[in-house]
Amino acid sequence: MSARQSTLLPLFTTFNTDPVTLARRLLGQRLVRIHQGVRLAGTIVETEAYLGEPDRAAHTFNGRRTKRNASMYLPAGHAYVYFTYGMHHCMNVVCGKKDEGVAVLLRALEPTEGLKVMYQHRFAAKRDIDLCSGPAKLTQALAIDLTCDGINMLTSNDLFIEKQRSRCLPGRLIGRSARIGVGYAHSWAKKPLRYFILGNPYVSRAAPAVKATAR
DNA sequence: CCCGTGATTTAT
DNA sequence: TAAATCACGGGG
Repeated sequence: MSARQSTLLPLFTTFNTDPVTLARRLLGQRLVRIHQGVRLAGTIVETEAYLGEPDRAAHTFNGRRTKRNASMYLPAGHAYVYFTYGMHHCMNVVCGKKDEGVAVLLRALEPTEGLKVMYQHRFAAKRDIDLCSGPAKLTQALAIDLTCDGINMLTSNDLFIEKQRSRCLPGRLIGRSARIGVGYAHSWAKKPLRYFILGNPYVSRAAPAVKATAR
């Protein structure tokens, strides 16, 4: 067994679940990017669940299939990276069943490895909390772009998730709120599908939040 | 508050 | 074909 496998989130089954479960399960785990031989990594502290066909805010709403969102229909454990606002990349972890079109958006990391290189990637960052405290900040810090779209994180040596804990964080440590930036999504805009580690200073922003109940 | 920036989506 | 939109970030 390789060193990588020993700390990898164990199996396909870890990701082969619904996006709400995965959004909570990913909190406290580590996203790792190997870029030009340098290991860039951080603890996942904020996520959002996107629920696919019925979810007005999801790129796969109403079963929409485009060149951009194609990888959101791949099997669980793949990366869905997209480009938006003419300059930003965002990264999702695909989950659910193949062709279901559900995923978890990674919104913030607490940076743990390669901070010096992250500062080089993040021109505007002054402090550590500026490095990865937003979905497009973390992709910029970790050099995640369209070349990462469709990567299978279960087998990749360049982009993967490492297990830091075997169990989900307890519900009393998880906050939840409405998702950010989806005000157009009618009734789906208000659903509490954003999850974050309560009190963690690296989340993208404070928001009216309620404590997530234990599951 | 406003704007950059360009691919995607929607309207005509 | 044209117009509007956008799972954002930075600056005032």
